Amino acid sequence: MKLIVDRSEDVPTAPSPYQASCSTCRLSSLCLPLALEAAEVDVLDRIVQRSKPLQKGQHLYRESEHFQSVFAVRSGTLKAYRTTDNGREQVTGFYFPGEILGMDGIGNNRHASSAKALETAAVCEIPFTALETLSARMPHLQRHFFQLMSREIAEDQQLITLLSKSSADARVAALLVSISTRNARRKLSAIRFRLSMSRVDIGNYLGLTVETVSRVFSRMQKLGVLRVENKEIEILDRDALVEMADA
Amino acid sequence: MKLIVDRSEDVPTAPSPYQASCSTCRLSSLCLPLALEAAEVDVLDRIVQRSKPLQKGQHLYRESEHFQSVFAVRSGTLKAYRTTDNGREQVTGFYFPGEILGMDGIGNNRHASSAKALETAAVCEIPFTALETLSARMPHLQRHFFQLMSREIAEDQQLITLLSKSSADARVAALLVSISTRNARRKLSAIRFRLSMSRVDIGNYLGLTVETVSRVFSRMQKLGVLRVENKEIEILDRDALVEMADA
DNA sequence: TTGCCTTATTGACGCAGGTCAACGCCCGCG
DNA sequence: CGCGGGCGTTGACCTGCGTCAATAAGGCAA
Repeated sequence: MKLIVDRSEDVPTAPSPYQASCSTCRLSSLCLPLALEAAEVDVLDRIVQRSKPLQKGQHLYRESEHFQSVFAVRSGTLKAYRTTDNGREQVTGFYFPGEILGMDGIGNNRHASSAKALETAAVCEIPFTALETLSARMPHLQRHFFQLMSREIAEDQQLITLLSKSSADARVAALLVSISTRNARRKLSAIRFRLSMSRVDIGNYLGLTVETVSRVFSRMQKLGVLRVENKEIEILDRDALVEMADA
Repeated sequence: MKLIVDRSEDVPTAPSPYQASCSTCRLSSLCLPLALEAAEVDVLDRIVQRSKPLQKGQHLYRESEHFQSVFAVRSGTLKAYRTTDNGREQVTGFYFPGEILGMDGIGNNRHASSAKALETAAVCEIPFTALETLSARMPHLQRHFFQLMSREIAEDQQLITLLSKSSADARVAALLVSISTRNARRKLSAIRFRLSMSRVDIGNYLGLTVETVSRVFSRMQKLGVLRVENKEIEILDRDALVEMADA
């Protein structure tokens, strides 16, 4: 959870104590800099703002606020959620380091969802108008950002498919596989990890009640597919889990 | 359903018999040209390809095919769907005139879903690399396309919210309200329209069975909210419908 | 450490919507 | 114009998950 603060002494223009650079960030291979030339990364670097970490429970932005920036997660986890007309909360996504959030706000210049830190989290802020200007000059960046948005669409469709028909078991299995895969991309363990979100959040995201989520975990543990100890998860049989995910 | 074939005689370069132009298209206020200057529309016009209409049941593109273009609906309706690992079909969206589809293919250079005509339909093909090039030169276009993608994300999140918790009644009501609203944007009746999709498609999209969809229609009819006659729908009490949509 | 409050687990029960089955009605085709 | 097959409707029954309730287990403050 520690913030990387390797403020290079040879970058005297560093404006904030949280300064680091995209080029030294270990997430650059997942994040916006992906597919950019070194020189281009430096240009991008100049518009990215790094600020002090968010504490658990703190909001990054709130639904219907004026949209100004998208954000890249540096450390920690955030959840995005929207509030329905009748006051219910719906979690629409979890965001891990290297992932971009806030793109749903571009369409109407206001955020379509709220984002809250599930644990201490650090983010990079990317002012959108600057990103637009830069994109027009850097074809790689424009293309990459189009791709990021497109993937968000494709992932949402995946979730739609999951919510539309799958059983409770399949939903939970799919989430665990997703987290496992995303962990692997960040060179973290794909089989042992800590769930940063509560059972309530998991249930809400998957369209299930807490009780059902809890029962599914217990059942999977009994079947020898998982080992569950509070928020610690160990995947004992990944194949079985993948199997369950599309049942 | 008739294709607009007003091939202007003063545009001798028109390459296809289905040629029309964005500037004369009555959908230009909803579609890509929105927010472009007249001169810019002409440039866009030059990359847009119009081809012969699709027959009912015909595919515009198929999942995992190489991605090359996005498409704008000129007339008719299309559905987008994906096939799950276990062979189930999931409808992810319906597309009406003026709406753009295919954006989920940008992320990985292959279509993430298939698109099929629900009735005779005409589309404009917009080659994506050309759109990218143009976007870099035309800030309005770049911004507008970012916005279109963002809105698709926000709409998918809306659907996620719907599928996650809402009752069968709420789901059907929400779809009807959505179609009604989209009709209004196209200056068509918001209270009387013909459903171009089957009950199976509706059910699939909403995560319900055909039987349930049918029962909901009957129930709403009995309540005096709707008049249903096969595929013809008349909304008798829009407020009640909106009310039901977020219950 | 103790105590309190939030989060998670487990059990008993009910219901919305799925499943299965029968039937009627469009609509396209010969 | 009449026939056939798909689409839609309706009913009876069943089940997976929600609801309600009680208890346990963390975790943070003092």
